[in-house]
Amino acid sequence: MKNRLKVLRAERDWTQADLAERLDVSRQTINAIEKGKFDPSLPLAFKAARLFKLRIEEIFQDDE
Amino acid sequence: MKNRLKVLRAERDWTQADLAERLDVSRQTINAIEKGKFDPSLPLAFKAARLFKLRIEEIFQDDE
DNA sequence: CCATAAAGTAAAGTAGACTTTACTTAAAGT
DNA sequence: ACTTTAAGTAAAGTCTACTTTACTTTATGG
Repeated sequence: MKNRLKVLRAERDWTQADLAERLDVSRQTINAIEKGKFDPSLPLAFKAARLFKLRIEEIFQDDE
Repeated sequence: MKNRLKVLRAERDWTQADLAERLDVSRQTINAIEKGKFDPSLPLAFKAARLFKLRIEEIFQDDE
């Protein structure tokens, strides 16, 4: 699973900690997701989509 | 988290077991998701979206 | 150089997604 | 009534998402 979080953060000049706070998760969780260590839960994916006003598919891409 | 799996199944005349097989999960998992016992993982949501040729948001709705 | 902020990483723990086995209930046909 | 199929449910186990704490690495600016 790929994702565009790093770019979306960069566009807004947000740190991982900033994004973590807005999504109400730990900074390590953002880091792990950005690094592809694990996939976010569906509720977290929805939260990110709401935050960025994008569709889930525009943030996360299933690579298969 | 609500979802339209039951309706999408009905439109295709699929049982929970049919859908489970197509999504490569157990029948109990489909049952639990339909009944709202837990949310699917993001990869499973993507799989369902691919199967039904719909967007994730058209199948699963975050209720908040 | 040195300080500071951001990112990376790791271990240990908790919660939730999912499995298998197995039993129960509901609906439908014969 | 009896059988069969689908749906519902529950317990115990595994795996993964996520937390907290804490330490290391990588910029960047002074």
